[in-house]
Amino acid sequence: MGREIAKGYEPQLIEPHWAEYWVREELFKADPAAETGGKVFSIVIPPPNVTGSLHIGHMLDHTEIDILTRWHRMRGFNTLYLPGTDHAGISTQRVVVRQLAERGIDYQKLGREEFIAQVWKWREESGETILSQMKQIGESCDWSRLKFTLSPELSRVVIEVFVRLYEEGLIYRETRLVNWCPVCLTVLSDLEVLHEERAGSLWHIRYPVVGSDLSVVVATTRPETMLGDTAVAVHPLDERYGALIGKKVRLPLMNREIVIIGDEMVDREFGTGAVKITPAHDPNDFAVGKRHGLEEIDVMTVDGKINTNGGAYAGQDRFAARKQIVADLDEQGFLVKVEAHSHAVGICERSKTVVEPRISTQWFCAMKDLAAPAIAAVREYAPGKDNTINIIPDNRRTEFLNWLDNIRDWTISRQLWWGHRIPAWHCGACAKITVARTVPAKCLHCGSAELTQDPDVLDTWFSSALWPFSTLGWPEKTADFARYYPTSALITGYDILFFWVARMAMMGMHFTGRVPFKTVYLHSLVRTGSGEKMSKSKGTGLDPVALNQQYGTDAMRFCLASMAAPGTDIVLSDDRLAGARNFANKIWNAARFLFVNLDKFEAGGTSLEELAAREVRAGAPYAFEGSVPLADAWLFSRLARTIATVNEALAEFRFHEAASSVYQFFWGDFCDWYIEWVKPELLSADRARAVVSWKNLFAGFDAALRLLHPLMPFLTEELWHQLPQRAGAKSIALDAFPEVASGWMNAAAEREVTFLQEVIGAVRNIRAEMKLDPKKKVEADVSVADAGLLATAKANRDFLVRLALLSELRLTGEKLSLTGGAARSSVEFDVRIAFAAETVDVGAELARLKKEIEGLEKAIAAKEKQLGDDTFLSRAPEKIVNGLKAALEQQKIELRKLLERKRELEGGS
RNA sequence: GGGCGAUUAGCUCAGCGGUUAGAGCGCUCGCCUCACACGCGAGAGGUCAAAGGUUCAAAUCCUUUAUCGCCCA
Repeated sequence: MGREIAKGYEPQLIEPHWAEYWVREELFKADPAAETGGKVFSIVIPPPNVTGSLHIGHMLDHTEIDILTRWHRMRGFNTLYLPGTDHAGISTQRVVVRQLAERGIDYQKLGREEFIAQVWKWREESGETILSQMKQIGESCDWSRLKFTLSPELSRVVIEVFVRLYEEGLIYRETRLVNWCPVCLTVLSDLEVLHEERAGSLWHIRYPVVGSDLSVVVATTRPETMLGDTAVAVHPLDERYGALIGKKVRLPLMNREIVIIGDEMVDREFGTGAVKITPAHDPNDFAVGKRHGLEEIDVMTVDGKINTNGGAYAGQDRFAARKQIVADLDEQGFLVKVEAHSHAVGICERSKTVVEPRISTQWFCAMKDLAAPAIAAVREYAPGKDNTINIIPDNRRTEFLNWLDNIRDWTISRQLWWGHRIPAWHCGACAKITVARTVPAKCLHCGSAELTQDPDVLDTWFSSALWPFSTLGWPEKTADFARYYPTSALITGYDILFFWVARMAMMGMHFTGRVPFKTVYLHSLVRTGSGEKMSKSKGTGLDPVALNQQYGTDAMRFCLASMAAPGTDIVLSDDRLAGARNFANKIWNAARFLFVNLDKFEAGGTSLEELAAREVRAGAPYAFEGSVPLADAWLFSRLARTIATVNEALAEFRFHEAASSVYQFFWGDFCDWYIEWVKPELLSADRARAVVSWKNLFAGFDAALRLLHPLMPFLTEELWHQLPQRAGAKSIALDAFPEVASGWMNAAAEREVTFLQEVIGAVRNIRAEMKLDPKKKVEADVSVADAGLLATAKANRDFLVRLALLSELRLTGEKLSLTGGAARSSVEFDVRIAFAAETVDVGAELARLKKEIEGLEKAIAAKEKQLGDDTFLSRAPEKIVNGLKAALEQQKIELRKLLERKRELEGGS
């Protein structure tokens, strides 16, 4: 009694309850000891920034992960979805530095320890944001296994790995030219430098040759670096300059003599063919300098100002200095000309400032040996082949391999405080380095106790690279590691293929000998309407939490899933979201229909348990008087098809296909046809007939809910609980995913129903075209040539009458005169609705007929041509030829009917 | 400079050798039909960017071009 639910679906009213319930009941806690016949599904989250908040990209990523996780769990896999966060070195440090600065505090003065304490404090305050958001949107994580990259537990793994790599000679410390960010005040790896094409200038500067009145003109895009020039280089075979090699030029502004050298790296075609050499500030020049033993003069401070080596320009910012230097050169007559020149500029990924090449001593990780097994794992992938990695979509595979084939050593140290401090100690006595797992008492080399720990921390991606095994307890031999490693899949955006995926593959292979994941699915990025990557800083980001509030989390999930075709970026729009929200509402209202009518039916003395207990649902489809009603047979056949499609689609990460398939089933088949069809049966006077109908309806609805659950967890959980469940059953998420029962597939039923739908469609079409009063019932004559289909029509007369809104239906196997009314024909049937001649718009009818005839004639001509072609007949597969022949026959029948109809109309007008 | 991807209905996108090319939204017409107007019913709308080629057969494969986007140097 009183089962009626609200008229519209209001997600805000039910989501918080279930979100909280799922966490409280620990429903998704994994048990490595649980036996599931070898079926294991494990996935680790791409750890979001601990101090961040959920953005639309996470929403997509987490939706896909959660769909797969719930789907596997429901199919009886031992399932783990492991959550966690990343300490995000540079960005977190930047945020806290800025916050302190706003309070007038200089973090440098605060000191390392106090600063780190401040960051932890900040983490306490905002570090839970993203986790609580993940709980809010109902991600089916095992929260008892929550991990954090900078926790003591995971830090130990980082140290272990660092020490091992150092001992293996794969980590080393060296002085070289690196990418330096003058704003973040740290070195960056190559990957963290973005390249941007920018309009700049090419300045041509005259360097006078010492002891002659000749001069050499060099061209540069960064004139300020001339302060550190230690040579001018020309190509040794360049006739213009050959004689000058070995001579000296006087460096303008600095008044320093530097040598002219010959080096084959110089491009004779570029600029003037002579280049200034600044070994301390340019990668190519650095190499030239090493070859020629040139002095390296560093003219810049860490924060991008000219230092004391820059003479009069000391203290000026690099860009101010550039202007000043150009002006001075011009004034002193050294500036020959300025050309517009566009060139690639390195930009810091975080601060967006121009990166400076800088000579610096850093820690590096040698990559060649680490890369080899990862390359092999991806290159040798074949379905079912052990210890290989499948990358989807596979065009990313090539990208992955290209990058790894050309990999360069990784700068792993960072001049930050927030991160894993490098476990290396410098000896004050012998200056050598001691690397150790715990704080060493004395120098490994000279025994001195005068040790200071290296001030640098590790690149954040270093710890992320260990994530799939560090989170499972490695290097201990834990039950989790044994059960859940390698993980089943990694789902992440293609933008971190190199940063993260490649490095995990390398570290995983190196330390465990196993791939860290069997499949990598790289999803799309969510873009704005104008095609840009969404970004909070540009104000183009969408806040998923706000959108979830507005449309419902299920709608958001469904929307993202339905747009997530592999390899295509997603452009999210309000329209699209509204569509998904409408779908949720549709499901809600289908349920509402069930419960409203059930109230009425239960009043007759039948209980819900009799109609929809679990055991009852499991027994569908039910027969009435010995046979399953056509509507039910058809529904379960459609359901079976949908289940198969969803399973196949999800197995291949084709989320959009799974989504559209359930959408079509639920809205198109279940609501538009099935519910409409069985409405009268549900309250039929024949109680036994009604009971059968109810049982099948509930069974179909229940299966649909379970089918929908991975996509729309909240709504389905809510409605599932309104059906009778086994005592103690806690969640639809722990129920079984629907499986196709034997006998569900029923091609005959589908063919028959398609026929009935077409008849109804034909009548409805006439009604609409004739602009009939939608409530007015009409008489219809229907002729069906095929005896079987005629029988189907007769058996389902009530259905036809009701959905086509007929006052009378005359069914015949005889040919039908189509005169004196409006008619529609298909291969199987003709339908005629009688009208007074003047009500029929003959002109419109003829126009419609003509158009259809033209299309048909074209199709028939094309087929006849093909079937008349001997080469086609001999080469095309039999199946195609037969299909074509059958289709041709049908189209010929259709055409004949249309032509007859046309003649009649023309004759009658 | 090297590589990759996109170009299909007004919009956003599926389809990626085989019978008259699909969806959602938007649009047009008609309906508040007792689950749903976040709805129901019926429609209109596309020479699948251009040119060439392979094939019995091309939106789908290949080549070139154009436009747009991404990645790497």
